[in-house]
Amino acid sequence: MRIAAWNVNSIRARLDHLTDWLRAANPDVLCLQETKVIDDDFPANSFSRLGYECAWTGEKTYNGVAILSRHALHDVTIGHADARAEDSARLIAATVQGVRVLSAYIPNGKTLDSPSYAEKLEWLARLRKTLDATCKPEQAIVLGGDFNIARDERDVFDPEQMRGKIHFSEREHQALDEVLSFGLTDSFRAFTEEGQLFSWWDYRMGAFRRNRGLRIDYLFVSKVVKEALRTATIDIEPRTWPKPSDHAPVLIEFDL
DNA sequence: ATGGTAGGATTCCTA
Repeated sequence: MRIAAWNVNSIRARLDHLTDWLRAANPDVLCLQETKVIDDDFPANSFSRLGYECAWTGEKTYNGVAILSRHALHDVTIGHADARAEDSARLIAATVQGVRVLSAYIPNGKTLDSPSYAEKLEWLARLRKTLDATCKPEQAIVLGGDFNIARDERDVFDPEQMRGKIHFSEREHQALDEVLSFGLTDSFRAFTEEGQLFSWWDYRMGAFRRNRGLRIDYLFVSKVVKEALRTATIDIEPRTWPKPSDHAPVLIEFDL
């Protein structure tokens, strides 16, 4: 099975990139973030033509997540286990061929003194609670998406500049570690210790050309998936296309 | 230290 995650920064602006990439990479499952459309405007037909079934949740202008799958989607759930009316569209889960797949878009956080930062930490705490309430560490789980956190110094272009800043602060690291201590590991780090391999580059200042990026998009996997992993990669090619998303898709292959 | 770019809504917000 091949599972990918991609923050597309508007599914309407990126529809051609998405269909081109699906044809080329041919994943079984794709977790999308930042679709930026209300549910009525989600272009499900564009994906069903390519053989993908979809589950999605969106809102006007911001956020929005989805799961695309070549196989049947079962037990679709939207949001956290302790859902609130004011929650934005940042989490969707479904079971595909026995694998519990979650597509997550973690709040950006803005700055450490922003209310958004506290919301980011709380959102991650609720994600851990959702895992506790809906999953077991022994089962096959893939938690994919844009976490807006670079995990260590290998995952940022300039550790000294970034340390203590948003995306690379101690409390963010602790909150993400608490999620992973459920029983998930970073699939990418099962294959390489190399640094300066990124999944996001700012649109500004020629950041992609200069490889000034962050690795903030992940596919976290439970033990049974980790033991079955064959590859874990970041496909930077779509970031070189005209009018790209600022994120590149991440992809794993495993034998389950 | 600042500001640069992109998407989507609407002269601003989020990233």
